[in-house]
Amino acid sequence: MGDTRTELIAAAIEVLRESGFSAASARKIAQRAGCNQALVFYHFGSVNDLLVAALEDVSTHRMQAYQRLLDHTGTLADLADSARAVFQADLDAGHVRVLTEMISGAQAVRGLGERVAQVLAPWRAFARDAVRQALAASPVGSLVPPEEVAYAVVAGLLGLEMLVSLDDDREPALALFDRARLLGETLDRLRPRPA
Amino acid sequence: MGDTRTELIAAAIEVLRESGFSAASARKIAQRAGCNQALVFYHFGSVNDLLVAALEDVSTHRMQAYQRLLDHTGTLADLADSARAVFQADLDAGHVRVLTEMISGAQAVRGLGERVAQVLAPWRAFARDAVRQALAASPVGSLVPPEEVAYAVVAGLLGLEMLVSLDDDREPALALFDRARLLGETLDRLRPRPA
DNA sequence: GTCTATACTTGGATAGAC
DNA sequence: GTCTATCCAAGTATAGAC
Repeated sequence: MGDTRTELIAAAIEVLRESGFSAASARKIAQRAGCNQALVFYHFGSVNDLLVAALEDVSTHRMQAYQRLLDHTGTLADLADSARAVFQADLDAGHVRVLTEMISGAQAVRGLGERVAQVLAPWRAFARDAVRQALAASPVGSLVPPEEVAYAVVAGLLGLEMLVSLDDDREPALALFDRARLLGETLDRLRPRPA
Repeated sequence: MGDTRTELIAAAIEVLRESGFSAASARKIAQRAGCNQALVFYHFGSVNDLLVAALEDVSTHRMQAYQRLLDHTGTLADLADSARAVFQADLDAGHVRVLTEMISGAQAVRGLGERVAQVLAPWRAFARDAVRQALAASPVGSLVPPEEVAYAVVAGLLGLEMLVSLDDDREPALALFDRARLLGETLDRLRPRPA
């Protein structure tokens, strides 16, 4: 199917998800992609450059998925349901894990942290706008700054991913989404029709 | 001062904090501890065993600090203040970072995840009891299960640590603690004297 | 573009002197 | 307990054939 470049990115995502940053070597990624180790350096220059490219790829595609989610949900309860579904999909595909591995792995390599932060930057704005939109129709919407909530949401997703991967048990995390749905229902009932 | 074993553990904590799991080699840790690389294997058997010992050391000491915190705070507002102070101390000393690095690093090594999970297990119980105690006097205390809140709190701390280390900016995280304090004040005011 | 071969580096781990 | 010396495995990166 895809060319070697594309398959290397896909393989890098898989290795990051399954074995983490410290195991994401050129040899292991190339083996997964079914090609030679030297091609990593031909196409991307270095292993870290490939890993950043993989992160950017995941980030772009997931942002689109989240945007579609936001466009099709009205109530907070709907939003909680959709968020739960997307979170499950991310766990299955390892999208969030790619991010957590890159964040912690970036500590070891000079300059890598800045590049990861650059990938994460658009998510700040996206999450802020999403929270603002979601809380606009809520009675508590004017009480909390969207930036703060967005920061907490991103941090929460990262932390949940870490705990889930450690225990290999996503039930406690999913229970929190169910709890959020109940809370959303309550808030929706307080103002069923936005002005 | 301390014997070599103790200094190796201290050095392992420093390296994990500053450079992450993938850079925590026997050579680098021993150099930091001012001793020979072979002593890592003499005292601990393997590098991973040393890293687990370092994590256990941090876990034990921090649990004591958190317990003292809990014993000396009555209102939710007090609790938020204390939590903020402890979180700052943890950031400075890199205690939470040791945990996040071990969680993500454990993905690469068979069996390591289980050992990290064992260290984290007592924190589950501790956080659950702490949340139960803190919410006992609150009007919303009976509405949310302590286990769920505790899970969210632990995940939130992990996520905040990751974002803070990535951006090297703890202000957004500290702002969340200030927000929690305001919320705590409100809840405290609803029931100033517990029954 | 893709491969083989290789130079170079780093790391885990052990043996054995002291 | 601590050191030196060493073996072996794995990784990054490059040169050069095809």
